[in-house]
Amino acid sequence: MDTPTIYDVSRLSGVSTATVSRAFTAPDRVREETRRKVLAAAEALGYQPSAIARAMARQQTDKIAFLICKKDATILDEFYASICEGVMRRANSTSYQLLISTAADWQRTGQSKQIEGVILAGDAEPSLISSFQRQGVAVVLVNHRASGFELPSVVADEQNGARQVIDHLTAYGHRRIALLAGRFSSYITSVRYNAFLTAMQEHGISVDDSGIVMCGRDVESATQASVELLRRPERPTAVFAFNDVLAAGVIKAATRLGLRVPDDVAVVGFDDSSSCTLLTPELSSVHVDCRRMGEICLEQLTALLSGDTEVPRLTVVPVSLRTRASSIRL
Amino acid sequence: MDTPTIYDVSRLSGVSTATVSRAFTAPDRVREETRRKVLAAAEALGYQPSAIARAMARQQTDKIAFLICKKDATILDEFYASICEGVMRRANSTSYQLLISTAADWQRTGQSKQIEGVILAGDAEPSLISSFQRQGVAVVLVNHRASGFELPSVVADEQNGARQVIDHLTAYGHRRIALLAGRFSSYITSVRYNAFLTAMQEHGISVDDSGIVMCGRDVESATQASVELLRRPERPTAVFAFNDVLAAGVIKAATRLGLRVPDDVAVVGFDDSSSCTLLTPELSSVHVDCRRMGEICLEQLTALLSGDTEVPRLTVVPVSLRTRASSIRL
DNA sequence: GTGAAAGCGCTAACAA
DNA sequence: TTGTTAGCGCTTTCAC
Repeated sequence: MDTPTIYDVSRLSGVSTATVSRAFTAPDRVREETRRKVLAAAEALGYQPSAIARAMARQQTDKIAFLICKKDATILDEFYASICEGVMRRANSTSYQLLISTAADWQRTGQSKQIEGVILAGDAEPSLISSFQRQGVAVVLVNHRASGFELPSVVADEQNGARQVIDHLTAYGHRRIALLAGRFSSYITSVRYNAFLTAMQEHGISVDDSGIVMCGRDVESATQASVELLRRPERPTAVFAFNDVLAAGVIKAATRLGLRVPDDVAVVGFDDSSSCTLLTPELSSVHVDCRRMGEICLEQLTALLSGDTEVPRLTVVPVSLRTRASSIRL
Repeated sequence: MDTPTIYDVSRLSGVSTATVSRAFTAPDRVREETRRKVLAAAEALGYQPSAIARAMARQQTDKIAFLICKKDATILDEFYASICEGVMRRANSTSYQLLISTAADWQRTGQSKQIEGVILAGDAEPSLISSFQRQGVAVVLVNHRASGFELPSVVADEQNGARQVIDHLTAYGHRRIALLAGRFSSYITSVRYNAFLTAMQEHGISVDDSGIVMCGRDVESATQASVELLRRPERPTAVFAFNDVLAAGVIKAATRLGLRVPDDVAVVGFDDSSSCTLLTPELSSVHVDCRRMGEICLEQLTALLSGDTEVPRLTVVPVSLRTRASSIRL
């Protein structure tokens, strides 16, 4: 037999379809007894309201999207996967359906997949943002800030993370601290960079350019750059890397050169990815609660969608340094 | 102004809504000239067919889901994230909308999110599978096999992977090869376990139970188990770990005991996750093309949905050992 | 090749 | 509190 409709329930329970509808969507507007009758009939029939018909009648889709805005081959790296997980978790306890994709794919094929809200992760193009806004789609940004737009951003407290690292390293007597930087999303790249400079300044350590090395975003590139860095006559006693992958490169370079970590050179990463505890020695890193960030995004998006005007323009999620063997001399 | 509907296009182009509809869904059933007129009008209006109204009229949702069936806190680990990526990639070039969730969340809240097909990743409960089948939802399994069901499974060639590893190790003269095993999904656990045994047999190496060690699925557990293993009087010269995380534990244990990898003990992992090249020494591992597996899943699901009856019951995706420093003596 | 019209299953005024 | 009814925007027979 076909799947039962609201008419079947109406007939079986002896009330109108409107009442059946109310029994499901506004239970308190139906007399207790009637509602029970309806629910019993629905149960007996195995009836489930059709999401599509509902969307049709209400003129809304109940759909939101999480779009990853980056160009790599790997779109779901650990960082974005964790944010995504947070979003999914929270989405599951709402009535919204979550679509996940990349910005590129969306623009290519996302037509006609009407959504009411979108979370843009990473380097969202202004044109993309405004195209959503033009369509009346609510937008929340994560790991990014867009000047000139009135919309909520969720970011990690990178400044504080860098400060904690430099505090930690200087406490162990390090003064010659190098930064190994790579090109990631424009936001992360500039913010982490500046956070490092600021933290160094706060400790009155001058950062001559030689203390900052740029490399690609893969280990191999980081390793090569680190080999050069660690070969310099004025070798840094500590290296702060932009993320854990680059930090792993520093450790590899040190090993290759016969230097010991942390005795000859201390290493600290960023993100506290799962690889930190796989490495030997274990890698100190700034823990970022990506899952939480994703959850916050979804909360703010639903707030926006329910007409809440009190949604904060910027949410900064705290971070905390996890110190491990790579930077602790016993 | 409101978003334009098919009526607006109909009016502007001077044809009926039926023709507008055909111009979009069955272009070849409309005269060339008429179609151009319609498309021009649509373009001018910025018209996009409403997916909801279409779903309503056609009585189908065009929605499919990717459900992760595992109990961990982390649902999107690198392995599943890669499969997921493959699925997403392919889904984006279809008209299907992809919902991603966990089996648990789905069962809790998945009501009324009607879907036409589902990809079940990992340990899918038989009851879940049959509940989908009862609803007429097409099912494809990945990294799992369900006896008693008539549905496509996509898995990696674990047997061959294990064989390649043992071939490789024996070629370097190893005979005392231990297995470090952990409890993962039931399918993976049993298949990898048996694949190891078979491969050892093929080389005429007897596997006394002492050569097989079980541990948890985290590094720390693997490290502890490995320390014990490597302390044994008859220390293995090589360890084959169930996955890369456990393999990292072996390396950590070796370092802790002052053993050199690969000189004192060779290590090989499974999955070829991104951490392999972060480790020192780099980890040899069996490369599994998860992305491809995801793509295949989606292809088979769409084939199923389009009524194709030629969908293979089982697809085995080839794997290949990536040898790196952890198992190569120079 | 094209048009008229009847739905698809539900919601939301408006009435009662 | 409950029922009547008119859509929501599109597809799809069935005529022409």
